[in-house]
Amino acid sequence: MRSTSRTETFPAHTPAASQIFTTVLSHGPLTRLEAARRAGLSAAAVTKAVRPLLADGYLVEAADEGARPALGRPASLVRVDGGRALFIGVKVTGGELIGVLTDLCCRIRLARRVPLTDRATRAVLASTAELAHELLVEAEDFGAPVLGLGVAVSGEVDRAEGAVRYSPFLDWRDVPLAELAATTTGLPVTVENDVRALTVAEQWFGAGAGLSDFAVVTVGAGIGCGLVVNGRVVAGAHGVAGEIGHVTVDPAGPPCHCGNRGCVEAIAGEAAIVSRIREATGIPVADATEAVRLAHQGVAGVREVYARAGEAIGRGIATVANLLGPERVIISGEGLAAYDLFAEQIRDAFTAAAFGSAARCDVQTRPLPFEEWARGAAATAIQSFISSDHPHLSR
Amino acid sequence: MRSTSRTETFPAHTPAASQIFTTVLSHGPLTRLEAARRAGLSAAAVTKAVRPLLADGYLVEAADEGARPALGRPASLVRVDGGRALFIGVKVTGGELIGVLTDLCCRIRLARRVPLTDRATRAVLASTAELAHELLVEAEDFGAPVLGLGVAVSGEVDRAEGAVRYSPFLDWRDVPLAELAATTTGLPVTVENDVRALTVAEQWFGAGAGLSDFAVVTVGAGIGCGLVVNGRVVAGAHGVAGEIGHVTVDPAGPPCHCGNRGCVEAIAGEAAIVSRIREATGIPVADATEAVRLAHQGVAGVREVYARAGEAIGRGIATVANLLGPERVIISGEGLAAYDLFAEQIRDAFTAAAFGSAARCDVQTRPLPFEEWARGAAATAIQSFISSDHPHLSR
DNA sequence: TTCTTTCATTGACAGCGGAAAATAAGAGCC
DNA sequence: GGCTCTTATTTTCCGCTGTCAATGAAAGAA
Repeated sequence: MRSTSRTETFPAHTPAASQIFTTVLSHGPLTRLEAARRAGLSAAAVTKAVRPLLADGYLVEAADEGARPALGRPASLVRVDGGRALFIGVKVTGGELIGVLTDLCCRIRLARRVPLTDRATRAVLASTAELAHELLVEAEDFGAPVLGLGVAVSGEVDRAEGAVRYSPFLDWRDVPLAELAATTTGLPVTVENDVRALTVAEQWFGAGAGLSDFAVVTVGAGIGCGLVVNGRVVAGAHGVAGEIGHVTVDPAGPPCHCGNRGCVEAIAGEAAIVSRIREATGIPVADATEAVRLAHQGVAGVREVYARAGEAIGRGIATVANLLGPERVIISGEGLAAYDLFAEQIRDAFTAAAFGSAARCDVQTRPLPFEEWARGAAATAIQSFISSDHPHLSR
Repeated sequence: MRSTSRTETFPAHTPAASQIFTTVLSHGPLTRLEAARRAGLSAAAVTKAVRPLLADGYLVEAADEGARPALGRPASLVRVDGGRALFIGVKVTGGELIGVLTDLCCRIRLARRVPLTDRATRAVLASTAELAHELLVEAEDFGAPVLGLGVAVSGEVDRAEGAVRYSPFLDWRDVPLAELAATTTGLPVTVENDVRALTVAEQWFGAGAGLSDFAVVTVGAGIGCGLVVNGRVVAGAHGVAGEIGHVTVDPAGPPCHCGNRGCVEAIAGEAAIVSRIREATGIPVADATEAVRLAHQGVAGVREVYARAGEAIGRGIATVANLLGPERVIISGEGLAAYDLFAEQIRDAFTAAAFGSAARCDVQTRPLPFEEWARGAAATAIQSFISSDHPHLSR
């Protein structure tokens, strides 16, 4: 038995097999017949695809709990064996790294946060490697190999090349992050834009499961958007996509750091809200938390700032709905802490600006901590693993 | 030899074969090796896919003209035999039907326009059938069978079902147009949204050829948008997509017929421009043609209206670019007659509002007459034919 | 003529996924 | 318990696709 697990590969190279695996991963324990139906294949195909996956332990037979129909042979359930393998996901924010160790089912087993004082590539890389090593050591207790590392970074990311093209937040340009992280951690590395990583997690396990067209809108320091069209995450021709934060909703609006005026982010981003509240009240508000507190205390003028932010977000969502016709829009991000302050305005602005059947789009909120973003990064690593498509291996 | 050609089917049912056919259709005469490269297949696969298509006359060997490399066996070219089959495309506008007879290469052989006085379903259907019959009769001269009819209608269209869900322009709701037209014409019918049909034509033969992410923006009575993401035309979950005309670019802007304010269409649609010029000048401008003339005559206040329209269009395009990151945006539509009046504003507004690498998107104009939209309708019929996927046959 | 180069074709072959038949595993009934 | 009915899963072919490696074909060059 070889000791290195680095070269472990997934025993299902056909599109159909990895699609069946993904279906089972995403839709919990399934009977083979149900999996066949969902994947649009024959039952025989499922049996054949499942066999090697069972043999290698990636899938296991699940206990058949719950009511069974009175008639016929009882179905046997198949599910992914989470304990079979582990993955690490890291989300890089301006101030800290959020790392999670997940199992093959992408369930979070451990979570760690480490502060980040220096945003230079070398420093972030060193911290990431340290965090990954820490999780690798702890992973030994779980008795399963760690098969990949996913890193989620805001900005323009070229996932295929594993490179960060441009991250305004970190002030990085053309950093071959996957390659660098692979050499320092010894793991296969996948790099993806942070919102797209979160979108993958939602597509597999969250409110986007089973949908072929949906959007994830993240509200917080920045305002971002992950799009799924025809079942695929949209990456854009130049690595840019989903920049809902820089959709103009009011040409007479406040200037944005991007150089334009009236972007959603310039009205509803945390920095914008805080500075707008300062202007309106004269109170030296420090951060978003304090801003929310002031709003709840009923300080005059604060609620209006949130109302305007909600309107901007609602318009941005309507724009997405008008252009792409998604089935659902999932609102998430730290900014949801203030959701009660602008829920109504989001909904009203969306309804007013959504055109025709686009208004039938289901807009819902999901509070997701940063650990969920890191989980999304792990999900991209799992994607790379099951598609046996690791552009950047450890050597 | 059977006389009925209605049941003629395409002899390539595999995805690979129809992909190779589409590649040859779209990229002109190709060597087999070149076709293999473009389709991502082996040369052997091309040889095998091409053989039955040659046998049935859909493809032919093309004369090898032009410079050949000095060395090696000269390549033999393959191209689609346009004369092998014919298709009819019809674009329905508020005032007329535009019909074209195209060959299998989707080259327009004949074009006809008939006025439309009544927009009721029955009347439009009768006129469409009449137009189709006229073209069918003329088609006999070409000695090739007519294998399909494509109809392009503005509004929400369910292509798979062949139904018009809602067309505000025609005031139709849930009209099973494909079924109705199939029974009156005896042809397999494909129904598609008009802008998406035009987008298919651009994807195959126009400025979108070879691109996996681009957008077509149509400027005219309405402002529409066809989107191609990951190589596929976006249809949206509810049949709505690409409603750039109802993207809000100025919440303080004029009211739109959709009930909202400041939509692109409410600023840059023909009706909006005309009425805005009337307000500004007091001249009872009748239509867009007259409006353009006034602008060119330098009547005070008219150019400003166009400038504002250009700004709105540029912002709308920037919104598309920010959300989807297309490689190219193609501006077309009757409104291009006025393009010199707002080209600068479109470009400036786009550049100002495009975020990061989204600004690298190539924005270009293509004047395309309505016949080109009808050709797009024919292209959708060809699509249905080669994918052997006719939801609505003649019986 | 013979060699070289490049394009195209052929034939063997592996593997996928489907259809249909066979098998498995209950539950109910006698 | 044995039989039957029903539904889930597996097995057994079987056709088909696309690849590989080898071969053929069609030039120009030596």
